[in-house]
Amino acid sequence: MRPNKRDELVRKALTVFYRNGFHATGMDMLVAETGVSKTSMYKHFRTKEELILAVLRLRDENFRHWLYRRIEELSDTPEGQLLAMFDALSEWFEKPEFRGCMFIKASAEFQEVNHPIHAQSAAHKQILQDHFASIAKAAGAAEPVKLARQLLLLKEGAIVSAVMARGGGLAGDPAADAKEAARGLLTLHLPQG
Amino acid sequence: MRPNKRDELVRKALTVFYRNGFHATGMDMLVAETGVSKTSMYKHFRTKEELILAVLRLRDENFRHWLYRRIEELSDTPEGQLLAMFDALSEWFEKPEFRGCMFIKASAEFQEVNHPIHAQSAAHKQILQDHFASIAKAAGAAEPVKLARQLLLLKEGAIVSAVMARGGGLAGDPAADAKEAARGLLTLHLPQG
DNA sequence: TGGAAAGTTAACAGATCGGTACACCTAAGC
DNA sequence: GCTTAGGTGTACCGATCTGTTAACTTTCCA
Repeated sequence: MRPNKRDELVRKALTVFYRNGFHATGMDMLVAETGVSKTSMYKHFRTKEELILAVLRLRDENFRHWLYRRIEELSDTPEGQLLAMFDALSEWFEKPEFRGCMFIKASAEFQEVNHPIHAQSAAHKQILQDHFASIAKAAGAAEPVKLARQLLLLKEGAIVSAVMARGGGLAGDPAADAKEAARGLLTLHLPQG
Repeated sequence: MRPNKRDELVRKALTVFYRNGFHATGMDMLVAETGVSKTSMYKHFRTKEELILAVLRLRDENFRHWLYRRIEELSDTPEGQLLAMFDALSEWFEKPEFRGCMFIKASAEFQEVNHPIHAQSAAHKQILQDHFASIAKAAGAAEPVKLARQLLLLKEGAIVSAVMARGGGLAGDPAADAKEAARGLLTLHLPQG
């Protein structure tokens, strides 16, 4: 039961769950895709739920670190970084494997408020919101937390709209629209206008 | 096979799917909740997918007509109606049975772009966007379609955030935050400032 | 070299999945 | 009154669901 074996299982399970959904993905499919035996799988994870929670923890790390790094690469001012988030999102939306936000989907499939999967999804959003708030504060926003919440609304809306627009079912460029809206909000929130 | 019997089945199935999710709800559960026999259920709907599509059609009608009526009740100016949308959303979020947007959840559970359920969910959003655009045009917006898309982003973001915030997992009042952001966007888009 | 730890295959459990076969019942038309 | 068509309940289909049991092989380290 090497720990890196477990990590590898989590990594592969992530791609299958992301592509296929949680309820629609059976343990048999995961076993087939990872090449591991069913018994070994259940040695590493006592239940499917435990596996999903491990997948979400990994996704939280991966996604946040990718986003944080990317917006720092794209701009070195706090204000610019808040806008660069939408450029990073745009890059994500254009990847062929893009299938929306894993946490939105997880909270949609596990709706009970007290369910660990639902709670963990909400925690991810809260961490992002806090991060945006700290950047907004550095940018000199009068109400950094409020600005962060509004930017998070635009981000979530852009992700959902990008999913709908993926096959041409919804018109518009969600990332670009969100960025323009964010620019408007920034001019209203930042002292230098 | 009376037609109103079918409507009643769709109505009841809607509440069960909305509360429980699509994959997680089996036909056996629907049969038990509606009181009808399984054979009758399959006389009315050839497959589960056909039932889900009928449910989404009903949801589209119900939701859009509720939202359109409510924002007209709350304001009689186009600009006021665009803002009133977020008051209507706030009322929705506070209902105990609120479980997020059925179309976001449907598109999350049926991700293939060409899947009828996914396509129908995207179509719902497109219809809403067109409606907002016509109101934005009546309000005198310079770019009504762009404003409509941005307001839709805020609406979708608010819904997703409201789901996450339901159990206290995410701080903030998504409807109020979205309304304030929308007010900001309106001042930037409308000629009278 | 011995032995525990970890991994393997394979079969299986009990429940539930979407969907169907078939006998039964009831109500309308002759 | 009899037939017939349509709705109904029951019981079932094969497949799949999450999870387990038991016996066997590999690996690694003392």
